[in-house]
Amino acid sequence: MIHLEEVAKLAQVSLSTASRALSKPELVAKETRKRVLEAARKLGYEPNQAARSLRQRSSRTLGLIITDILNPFHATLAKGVQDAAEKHNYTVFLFNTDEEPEKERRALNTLRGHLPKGLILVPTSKAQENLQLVGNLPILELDRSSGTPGVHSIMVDNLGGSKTAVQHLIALGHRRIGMIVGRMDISTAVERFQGYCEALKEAGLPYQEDLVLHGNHREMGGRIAAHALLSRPPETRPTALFVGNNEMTVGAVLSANELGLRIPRDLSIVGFDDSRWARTMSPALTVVAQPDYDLGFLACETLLGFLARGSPQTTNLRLATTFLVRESTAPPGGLVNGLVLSERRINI
Amino acid sequence: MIHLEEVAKLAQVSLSTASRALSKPELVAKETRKRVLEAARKLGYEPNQAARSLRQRSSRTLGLIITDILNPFHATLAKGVQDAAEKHNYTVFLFNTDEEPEKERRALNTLRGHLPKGLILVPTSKAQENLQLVGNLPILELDRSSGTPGVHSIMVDNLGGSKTAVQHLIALGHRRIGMIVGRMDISTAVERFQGYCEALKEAGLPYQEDLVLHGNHREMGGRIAAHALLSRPPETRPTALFVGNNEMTVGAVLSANELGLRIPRDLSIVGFDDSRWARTMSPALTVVAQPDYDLGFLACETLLGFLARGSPQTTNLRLATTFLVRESTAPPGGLVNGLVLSERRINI
DNA sequence: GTGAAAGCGCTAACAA
DNA sequence: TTGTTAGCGCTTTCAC
Repeated sequence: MIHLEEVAKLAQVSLSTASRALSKPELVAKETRKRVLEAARKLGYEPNQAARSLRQRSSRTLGLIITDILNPFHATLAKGVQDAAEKHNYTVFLFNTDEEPEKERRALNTLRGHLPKGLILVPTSKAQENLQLVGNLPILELDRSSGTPGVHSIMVDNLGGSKTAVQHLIALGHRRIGMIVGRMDISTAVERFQGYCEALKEAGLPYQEDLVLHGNHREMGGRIAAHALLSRPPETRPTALFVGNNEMTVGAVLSANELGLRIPRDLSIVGFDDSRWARTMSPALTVVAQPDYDLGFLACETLLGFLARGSPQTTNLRLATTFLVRESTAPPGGLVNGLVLSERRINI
Repeated sequence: MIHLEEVAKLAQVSLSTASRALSKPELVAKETRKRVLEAARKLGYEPNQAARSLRQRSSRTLGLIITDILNPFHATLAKGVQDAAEKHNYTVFLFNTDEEPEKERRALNTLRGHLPKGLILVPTSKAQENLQLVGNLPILELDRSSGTPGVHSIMVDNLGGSKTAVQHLIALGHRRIGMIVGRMDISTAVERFQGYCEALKEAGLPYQEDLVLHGNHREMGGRIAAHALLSRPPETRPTALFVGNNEMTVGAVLSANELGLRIPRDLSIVGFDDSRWARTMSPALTVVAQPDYDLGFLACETLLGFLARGSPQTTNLRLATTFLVRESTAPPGGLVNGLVLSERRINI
């Protein structure tokens, strides 16, 4: 490893001038700066971040904690965050909690030893408690909120997105609309459920408790919930299903197939989150799409903005969702203008 | 932040004893150690990693560089690596190169400032050159090899996996088997191509250059290549396609659909890499599956093993692939026992 | 605009 | 087994 001292020597300046030339260029004469930069380049100098962090009591790193790296939505969030961080010369520590508060706690502890400048996280259900660990680190919550006071957040309009989805189903003529909700200790699930309720209420439809089941945000959870809902007799079985996230939607579709229900003739489905899977499955899924990459990118830009300007007030942003009508929704019984839809033969 | 000094004070020992109690417990009397641990716990002490890294000239971190975090195969590799690292109390710096050598170079430079103990990477085409930057850091290449001497590697048996896939197609009766290969400056593409060639040769089938097209490992690349291959007249169009990775396979299937080719009646397809998409699409894809999570987990375990034991020789591991026959392959023309396959009506 | 010197929090000789 | 001390490589006062 090349040290700054060697760079200084080569540039014929003192150690402190060399340091300044690299970190505070405006404090150094143009000519000197040029010599130092040239020397650093020639030697392939890369600053020792440990030394720098120790001295500054902070490092040019950000923590990023997501709950499921295998979920494409979260992977995309991560990419957005990382791209923005790289743009500003920040390095990201990525942790994955698998939705387990204990892993979140460990991640936070590890993180604080690394003196990050800030933290972006998709909080687990115990985040409010866990976040005590990191003191007054600037924090931005992504995708959902833990309710911790003083943290910034950037989320989508879950309520509006859900409402639109359910209104679409109602407009198609559905009256028994089931929902597979996530865990109610997670804000997105609560908000999406609210959207469902509001849409029903505004349309004058009764809320039927037995049409709402909960899943754990994973494929299997959606599958189990959908199976329970869809294996009822046709008279009480929902004719449409609104599913609270991408993974559970996969499970719901698989379950419908197992039961021999044709989509959308026997069952309409709307999912939350778009994905390649949703786009290319047959029939293509009608979904509430989230601006996943932008959400991550903007989260990072926002947090870095706060770090730079040090604004004291906390910000809570909401991005809009986009409702994409594709092929998985139709009137109940597949009726279009009074005709039964022909069976779909689209491959894939 | 609580410092070690405060822990030492509370435990009534010197700073160095406190340090030893935490990092080298065997060098401290049982009773003393207990007191220190208790004090640390009580104060919520977390070591300052910057100070520790500076002093030890190395940090308990690993670098992980993958080429496409949005590709589920790579996301799974990353999860495997991270889980193993966490098990050993290591923290991972994750970088994403998007297959761009320049991003890889930047990642390596950033990384070396952080004094990692080791590096796991999926190399880009210019990795051999870029890896000069990090001196004699222990390195393990994952999934593919850059040919850099002295680095460990863990890959799958690409040649064997491909050969099995193509032999399967030949056994079904296919004679015009196309392949969509990746970039030939990446080792997996070369090896998978070799498997294809060997299978043809051993079956006494001629190698037809015009049946082999290249893609860039992304969906669009596969789509373009497949379109070129499949829009030929039926007499020269391949009756089966072997595609070199998961993303390109998606493109190939989409392209076949666009052209109105039914799978497997008009076209058999085998992909490399399994995925949920491959499992749930209709018809379900026949694939060469890789042990993705294990590959990542084992990569990390292997590298950490080397760090601990300091063995000098370089290791090159190969894991086996699994060939999964599903519904996307059939005899040419969809003949089974001399009968035309009935059209598939499976939804999804 | 530049240099000398102190010190960030920890670990690892060296002594006792 | 424990304490004392030096110093990792950098940034940042404070002088000049």
